[in-house]
Amino acid sequence: MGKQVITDRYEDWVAEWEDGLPTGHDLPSLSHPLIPRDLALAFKISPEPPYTYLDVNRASQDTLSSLRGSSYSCNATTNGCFNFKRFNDDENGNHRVKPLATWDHDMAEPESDELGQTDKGSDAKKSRRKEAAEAARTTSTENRMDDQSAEAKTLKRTRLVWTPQLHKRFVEVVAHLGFKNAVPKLIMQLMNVEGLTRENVASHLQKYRCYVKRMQGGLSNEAPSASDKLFGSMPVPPHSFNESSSGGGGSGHGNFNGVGDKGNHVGMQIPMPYPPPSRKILPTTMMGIGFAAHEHEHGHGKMRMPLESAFRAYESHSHKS
DNA sequence: ACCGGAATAT
DNA sequence: CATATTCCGG
Repeated sequence: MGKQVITDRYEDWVAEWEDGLPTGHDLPSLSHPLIPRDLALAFKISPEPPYTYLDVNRASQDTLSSLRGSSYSCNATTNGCFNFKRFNDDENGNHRVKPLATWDHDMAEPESDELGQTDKGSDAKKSRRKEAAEAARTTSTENRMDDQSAEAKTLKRTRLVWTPQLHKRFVEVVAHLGFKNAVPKLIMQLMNVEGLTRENVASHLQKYRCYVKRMQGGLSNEAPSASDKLFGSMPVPPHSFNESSSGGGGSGHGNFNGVGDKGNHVGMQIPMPYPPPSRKILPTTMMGIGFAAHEHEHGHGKMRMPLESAFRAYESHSHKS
């Protein structure tokens, strides 16, 4: 019974994630060649080999880097804070004092849910996703890889805020690796979030472990601490104690889920995919986005496709003393 | 070099 | 005060 509930919730969450996220149709697929074979042959262009997950992954990162580099620092007062989307500053027009608002904003669910969420059921879809502006073109070419990489390392990132989405990713990855194997570095790598440092993850992991411990500790209290808001809203990974990353040392796995599962034919396998970012990040929107396959079930096929998301945060504020 | 946990900062 | 960052020992 308990399981059912959990599963149910998962469904809910999945639905929620999908809500507002771009569908497969909205995003260009990276998996197929841009140039039709015929055309390519006609021009004697050697067809590119099929992309692998790693390739796509890499491309994704590159793209992010590019975006980051080409985005002109919006002459922020002190530094360049990316305003991914022209947020509604409407009213004032004054200084937008939204310091660490980076990733959070757009992804963070506004209101409504919270963790308690007693009422479910009716409600409505709050699909209010605004597509950002289209801009960002690789216009200028002042993309100095060196510069950005250097910046990336040197820049002082602002306090990272663990938005629900980010946390979700985190939990997914941790669950995927298995609690025991989940170490900061790996998590960081698998999350594949630009700008996320090992320290960030380590810190969060620390908290997360505490939380889990608390829960399993034997308190019948499910969500005692209101403090663990973030954590509380998320089910602790079902059983995250197994699953070893195939082989363990490599960073190139081919399969993540699906094959290794043993008799898991119950309703649905725990949806926790995510390792292989297969889609490219959005072209125009600079903010991180999650991607979820929107499949309209037809008979069978409950594959949960890749869920990719890229978040970033960081903003620079120089001043170190 | 990295992880885990406490201390410190925001 | 909660949460993220930094420091430090293993």
